[in-house]
Amino acid sequence: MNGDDGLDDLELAFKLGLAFQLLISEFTARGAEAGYGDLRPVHGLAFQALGAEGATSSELAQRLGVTKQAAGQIVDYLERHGYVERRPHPEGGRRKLVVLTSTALVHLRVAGRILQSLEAELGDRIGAAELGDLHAILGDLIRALTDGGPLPPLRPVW
Amino acid sequence: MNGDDGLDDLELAFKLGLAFQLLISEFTARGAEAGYGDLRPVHGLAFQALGAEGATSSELAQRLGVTKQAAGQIVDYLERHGYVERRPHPEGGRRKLVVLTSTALVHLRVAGRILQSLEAELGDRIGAAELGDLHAILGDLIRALTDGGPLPPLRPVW
DNA sequence: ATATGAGAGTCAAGCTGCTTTACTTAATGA
DNA sequence: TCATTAAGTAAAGCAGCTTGACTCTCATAT
Repeated sequence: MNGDDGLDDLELAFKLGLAFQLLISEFTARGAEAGYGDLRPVHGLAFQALGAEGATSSELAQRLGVTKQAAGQIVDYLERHGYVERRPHPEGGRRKLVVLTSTALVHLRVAGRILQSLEAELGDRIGAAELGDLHAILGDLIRALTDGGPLPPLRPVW
Repeated sequence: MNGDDGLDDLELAFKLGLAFQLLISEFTARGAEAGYGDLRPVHGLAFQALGAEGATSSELAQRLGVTKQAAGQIVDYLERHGYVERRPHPEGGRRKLVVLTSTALVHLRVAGRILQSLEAELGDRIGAAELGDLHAILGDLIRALTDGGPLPPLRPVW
């Protein structure tokens, strides 16, 4: 499959950005349809960053690549909407452990299913082999651009 | 080329976003080194949107997917920094034609060269064939996600 | 001729999500 | 015991955008 629409002449960076934007838009739209209109993409990243064991706001900040104040504001928002709880940290100190509520855990499963079906639909349209190639090549690209070092946080602005 | 670093297990959307972010970061960094530290990626998009003939702020707004006020602010900034000029529009009215200065035209060439050499370096590292495949598959992906319709503007937030 | 409305531009205020600055509190350890 | 370090929070500020309101210019209809 290819096109005579001049789309193939675009810059690589432009294509990457456009593909990402289109995919994330569709994901967000389907999430909203599923009842998660109060969650932005960054909240899903926060859920991933908190994990099953939870984490402190400062740890969250590091993983998201923002200040601890910004992370605190994100946690405030998620707490108000019932997705996380602040608990006293088992290791004491001023620390608080931010943990996902069952609501957030359900969301993680639903979001996973949405991504899965989105990818399946794309596979039907562009071919499963091409989709597999895309995964592999993107992996190579990321490795090339990070020199094998750690992955930077994915940030919602550029 | 592939890795045992678990990178291949990431979500497609995450990989796309990360690849885009890494590429655009490197592009911006090299642009800054070349003396364009006052330009953000959106300014390059504006240059493209204005084109050789120029355009009105309202047309620019449509092409960038922002309000005409936001486009006006972008034009203000670019004008202050010498990249565009507001001229009376040949078709009269209240319209003003925003045109690129020679400074902006030089930047377009420099930016093009940076993207070109970046892509060449990536081709050396991941293989020219893979890079070609990436282009083709991204094109297919974008076509699938837009149903062949027009491309939406690439926006700097998600 | 005159009125009406559409389109372009701009000023001003407001909003969102982030940063910077500054402070308090709790644990560590010299 | 006191200095240091780290977590959390509060407040102010900032960047980039939107919304709202307005003016100016031209086209069109009456």
